[in-house]
Amino acid sequence: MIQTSSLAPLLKSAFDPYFNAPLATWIAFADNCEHVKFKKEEVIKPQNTVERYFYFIIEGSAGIFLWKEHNFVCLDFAFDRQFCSDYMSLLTQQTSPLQVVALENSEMLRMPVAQYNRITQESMGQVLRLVAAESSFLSKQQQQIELLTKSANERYEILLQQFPGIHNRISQHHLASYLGITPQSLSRIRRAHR
Amino acid sequence: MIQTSSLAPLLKSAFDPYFNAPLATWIAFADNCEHVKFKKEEVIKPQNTVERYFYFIIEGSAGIFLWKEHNFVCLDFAFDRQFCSDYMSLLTQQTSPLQVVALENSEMLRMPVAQYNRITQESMGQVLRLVAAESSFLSKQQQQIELLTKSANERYEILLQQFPGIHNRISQHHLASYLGITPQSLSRIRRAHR
DNA sequence: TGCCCGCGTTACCCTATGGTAAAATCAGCG
DNA sequence: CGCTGATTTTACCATAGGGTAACGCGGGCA
Repeated sequence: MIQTSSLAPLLKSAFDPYFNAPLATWIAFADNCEHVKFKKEEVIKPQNTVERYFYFIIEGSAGIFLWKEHNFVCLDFAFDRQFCSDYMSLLTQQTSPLQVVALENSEMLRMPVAQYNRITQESMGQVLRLVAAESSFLSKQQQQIELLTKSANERYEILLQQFPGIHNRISQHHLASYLGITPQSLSRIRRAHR
Repeated sequence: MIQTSSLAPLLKSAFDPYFNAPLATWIAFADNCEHVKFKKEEVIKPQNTVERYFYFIIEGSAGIFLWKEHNFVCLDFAFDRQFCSDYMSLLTQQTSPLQVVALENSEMLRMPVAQYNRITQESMGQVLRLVAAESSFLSKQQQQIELLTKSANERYEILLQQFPGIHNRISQHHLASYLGITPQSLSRIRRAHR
C-alpha cells in the first residue's frame, strides 16, 4: 500500500501552475486522502446520488456523464493530474443526475467532502477551492463557446489539440457523445480527416 | 446623483440567498462602487479588451456576446440584480473575445477590478468571490447540458421558464443566437408554439 | 396622414447530422 | 490460430436547422 503522503509532490506539481503552496501543505493534504483504484468503465459516482468525495486522478481518466434518452452523453473528460468529481453535486451536496465513470483503469486520490469543507476554510484550502471553481467555470465557458460557434468537425479538432492522443485512450462513442454527435457522424468526420 | 450606499439594501437582498452579510458590509461595498447608466445596445466592454469592472445590474439587462463569422452570438443574459461582467476576462485580466452589451436602458453599479481584488481578500469578499465563481460554474454547466441534450425547441421553452417575459424584453435575433439557431428558425419554433 | 425602416415572418431549397441496419475490422480468448 | 463479441465503418434515407430572399407589419417621423 502506497503512503498517500508520497503523492504530495505530484499534487504540488499539478497545482503549482495555479498557486504556490509548500510541499508540507500538500503532505498534510494527502494525509487526508485515500488512495483508490477503479477499473475501466467502473462507476465512481452513480447518477442521482450525492458526491461524497473530492477526487484527484493520479493516473488514468474519467468522464462526467448524463443520461439522455437511450445512452449517456459525456459532459467532460479528466485525465492524469486533474480533478474529477461531480463538482455540481460536491458543491451543492444535493443529488445530481451526473454520473462519474472511470474510462481506463485508474488510480485516484480522494478526500471526503467533510474534510474538503474543513480544509477549504483554512487559507491554502480557500485558494484551492477558489481555483477549482474559477478554472471549472473557465473551461465550461470554453465548452459552451465551442458548442455554439463551431461545427462538430471543428470541435473534434479542438478536442484532439486539447488532449493529444485522446482518440487512443477513449472509445469513439464517448468522444462522439462529448461532441454532441453520434458515433456514425464521428466516423464520417474521421474519414474526411484522412 | 444617487448615493451608491443607498443601494446597499438591494445588494444585500440580491446576495442574501447565497450568504449572509450585515447591511453595513454592503454599504461599505457600495461605497467602492460607481453608479453608471447605459443605453440600449450600448457596448459596456468591447471584444478583445480587458474587463476592468465587476458589474451589478440595478435595473435593466445585459448580454455577453461573441463574434462569429458575420454576427454576435449571445452566451448569456443577465437581468436586474444579477452580476454581468465579462467574468472570464475579469478573472484572468487578459483580453477576451467576449463583448458585454446593454440590452435595455440600464442602471448598474460597478467596482474597479483593483478594489474587487482587494475586497476579495477580506473575509466577506472571499465568500462573495467564491459564490460568484461557483454559481457561474453551475449555470454554465446547466447551459452546456441543455446544448448537448435538448433540441432548440426545448431550449427555447427552458429559456422562457428561466426568464419569464424575456421575449418581451430581448430582441429575437439575440434570443436566437443564444439558443444557437437563426432568427428564422426561432420564428418557426414560435409559430409552432401557437 | 403617409412614408420609411427595422424587425419578424414565410417560403424555398440546401447541408449537417440523426436513425437504422448491415458490413468490416479488431481484440480477447480458447 | 481462428472464433466470438464489441467497436467502428459504411450505406441509405429522414429531419432539424441554415441561407437567401421576399414579404408584411408596426412605429417613428416628416
